[in-house]
Amino acid sequence: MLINEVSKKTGISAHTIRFYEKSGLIEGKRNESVKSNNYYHYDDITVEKLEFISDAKSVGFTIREIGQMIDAWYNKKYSKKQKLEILDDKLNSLEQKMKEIRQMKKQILQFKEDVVNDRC
Amino acid sequence: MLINEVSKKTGISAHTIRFYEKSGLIEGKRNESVKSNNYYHYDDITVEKLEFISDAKSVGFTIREIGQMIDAWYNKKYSKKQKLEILDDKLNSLEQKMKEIRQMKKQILQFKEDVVNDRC
DNA sequence: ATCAACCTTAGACTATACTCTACTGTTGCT
DNA sequence: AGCAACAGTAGAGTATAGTCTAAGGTTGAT
Repeated sequence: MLINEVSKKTGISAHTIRFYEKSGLIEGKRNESVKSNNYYHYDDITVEKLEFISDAKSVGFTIREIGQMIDAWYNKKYSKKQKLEILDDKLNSLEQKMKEIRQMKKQILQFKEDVVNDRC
Repeated sequence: MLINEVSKKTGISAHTIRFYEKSGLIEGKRNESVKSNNYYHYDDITVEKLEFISDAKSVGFTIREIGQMIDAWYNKKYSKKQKLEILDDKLNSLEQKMKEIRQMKKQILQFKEDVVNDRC
């Protein structure tokens, strides 16, 4: 797949895909046998990663954190133990986010009550 | 209270408090009777707002969104109906965030399983 | 051969949310 | 009066995450 096809599949612009590539989140391959151009080719795993990136971004993970998770899953550079550590760390931060959201929900519900009862 | 006291109470730097003031989230009052200086004075409500700002930021609300919520609660410029609309809107976005987090949790748990079972 | 529609790179630009610096003035203690 | 510790403003600088432009090369259909 060339970049435009990946872009269409994921809804992420080619610009942004290149930005993610520069950031080390994904990696295209150049076809060595073709010498006339230097187009990058992407596989289905890349599409999968990009979908994960979108989801992870919307829950508030940074590019760096997302990179760690991708490495923990797709990469050989960590030991099993290290991978599990990274993933557990991210799970903990999700738990933390959940707690904060529940708190915030309570707070806003309180605001609402105050509005309804003209206490503000 | 002067700015440093507010900073100590909230753990937010004086710089950042001034930034929030410029952004319209809080508002200090100048003492008209004192002419030798132009120090801002802050009340307990401001401290309350700043604590809310910290919490709201950590669940991912932007300055603009936080400003809306503060206005919906402390300000006279919206009708009751408008206030409730704003607050409901934020509650919905919290629900959305929760859903996304639960999804992400599932995904990471799947990653973990794959790591444990050497599927990656 | 030409032309639209692709591809690449380098680098400039934007928005958000700070964070810091420089400079100046005020307060309160000794 | 001197001085540390505080206050204010303007504006520059930083980090993150894109977003866009310019300039050039390639592909594929006509």
